[in-house]
Amino acid sequence: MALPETRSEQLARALEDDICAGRALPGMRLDEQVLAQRFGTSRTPVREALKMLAAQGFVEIRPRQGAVVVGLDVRQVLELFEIMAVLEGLCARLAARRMTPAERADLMAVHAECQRLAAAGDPDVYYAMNTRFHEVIYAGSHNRQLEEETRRVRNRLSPYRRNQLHQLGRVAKSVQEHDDVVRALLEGDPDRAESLMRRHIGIQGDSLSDFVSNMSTPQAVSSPPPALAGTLGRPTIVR
Amino acid sequence: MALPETRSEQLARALEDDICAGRALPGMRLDEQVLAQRFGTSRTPVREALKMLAAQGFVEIRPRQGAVVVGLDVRQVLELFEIMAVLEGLCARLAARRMTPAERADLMAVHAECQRLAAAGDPDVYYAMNTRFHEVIYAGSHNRQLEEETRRVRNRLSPYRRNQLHQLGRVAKSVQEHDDVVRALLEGDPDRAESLMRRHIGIQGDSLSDFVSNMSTPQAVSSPPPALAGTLGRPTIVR
DNA sequence: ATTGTGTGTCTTGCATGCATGAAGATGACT
DNA sequence: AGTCATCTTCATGCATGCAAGACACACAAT
Repeated sequence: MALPETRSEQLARALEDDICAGRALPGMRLDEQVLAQRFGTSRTPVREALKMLAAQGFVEIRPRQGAVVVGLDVRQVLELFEIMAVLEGLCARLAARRMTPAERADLMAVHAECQRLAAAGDPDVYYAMNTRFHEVIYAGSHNRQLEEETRRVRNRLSPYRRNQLHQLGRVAKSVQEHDDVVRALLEGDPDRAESLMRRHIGIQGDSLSDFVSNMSTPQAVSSPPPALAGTLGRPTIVR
Repeated sequence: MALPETRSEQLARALEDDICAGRALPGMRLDEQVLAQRFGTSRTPVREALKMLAAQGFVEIRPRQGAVVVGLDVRQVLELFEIMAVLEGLCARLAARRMTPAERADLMAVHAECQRLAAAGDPDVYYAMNTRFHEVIYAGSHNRQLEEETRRVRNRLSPYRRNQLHQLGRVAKSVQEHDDVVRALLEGDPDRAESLMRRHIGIQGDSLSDFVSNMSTPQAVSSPPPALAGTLGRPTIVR
């Protein structure tokens, strides 16, 4: 019984995915007509999708000026990380008390995979498994609203996290921090799980300056890669 | 230079306000045509507004079946309270370190007003000032994203909080907890401010069962007040 | 060279039209 | 009476049409 999905929802998901995956860079113009053609619909569902994304903070619609992928400056990214840290921290806290045995087993399995891939050394492959690791903990919170909320913030940040793991030694550190979190979770220690997770997500001390200096911009400064210019929309200068 | 606001944005704000203020009860049907007439527009901006509200979790759009104000069950409300507690906690933590002298003065002033109104005894009047108290702390976090996010969760919960303060002794307890938070904030103690705020928002122990037993329903069970039935949309049974 | 003005073009915002599918009503049958 | 099937009605989802506002370019003036 495939629940029916309207075009506007499909478009919203597709566009959100483009943004999260970095195919649509911050600052990129999202032209209604172009998108309509690309997806083979009229402008109406495109507009509705853009409105939804705007309501969630993924795009910005300036009246009469069209929609652009939201570009976050350093400050805003750090603000979102502060939020992310407490949300993931809460996930961990709740998960420590609520995960079922099956979920705990799952967590251990995914964690083991993370360790394996970390040793293998490809940051991008690790990135995917890292995401799954966190997802397991979201689910372990047994709090759907929290799960959705956390994922939404995570998605909003994703364009800016892409390269985080490419930093030297970052993967190793990440997996070590996971290990500590897992231990606290399996021991059922909510306080420690929360505080370790907050530290894992939070950007402090050296990590902060590292992150800031590395982040600069996926911000499509003047024009995005030509390959995408035609497919997603017409690029414009970010003001 | 009044920034131009599109009809769909106006409608979205108006509808969100109706929901938060309890004029549109959970489960109430939001008929596009009725709303269009009520606001003197065509269905298009109404639809766009509904999509935005749906993206933020205020309404639910079932394909081909129209939009209804989201009705949260007890479980979902508790889930949101868990989120609310950490978000407000973070606000308090950050505010403890970041509030300017002017903001601190503001906080004290509002708190004093709260104390005065609490003594006066009208829960509804206190409710308004209580909201302002929390808003001051949101702003004090100096984190815009957090401010917005927290406000959004608060708004989603507002239909269910309306009567919380009507509970005997609840106002007095609330203002006392505020007092503790204010002290921690003014002393610049982030840890204490956060944990006190979390406890203030969180529903634990007796408060939990009190809340649950009192909450039961804004859920528009069968039909909302007739006065509103015509103005907001046609009521239907919640399935 | 830079700034201001006018015009043309184009996109957005909203209104309207139409087909699809859902809810409700009617009626037949058990 | 109760249950099921068909039909009617109507709201939604999407396409299209049109006016208003924004951008870009050209040109004039300082």
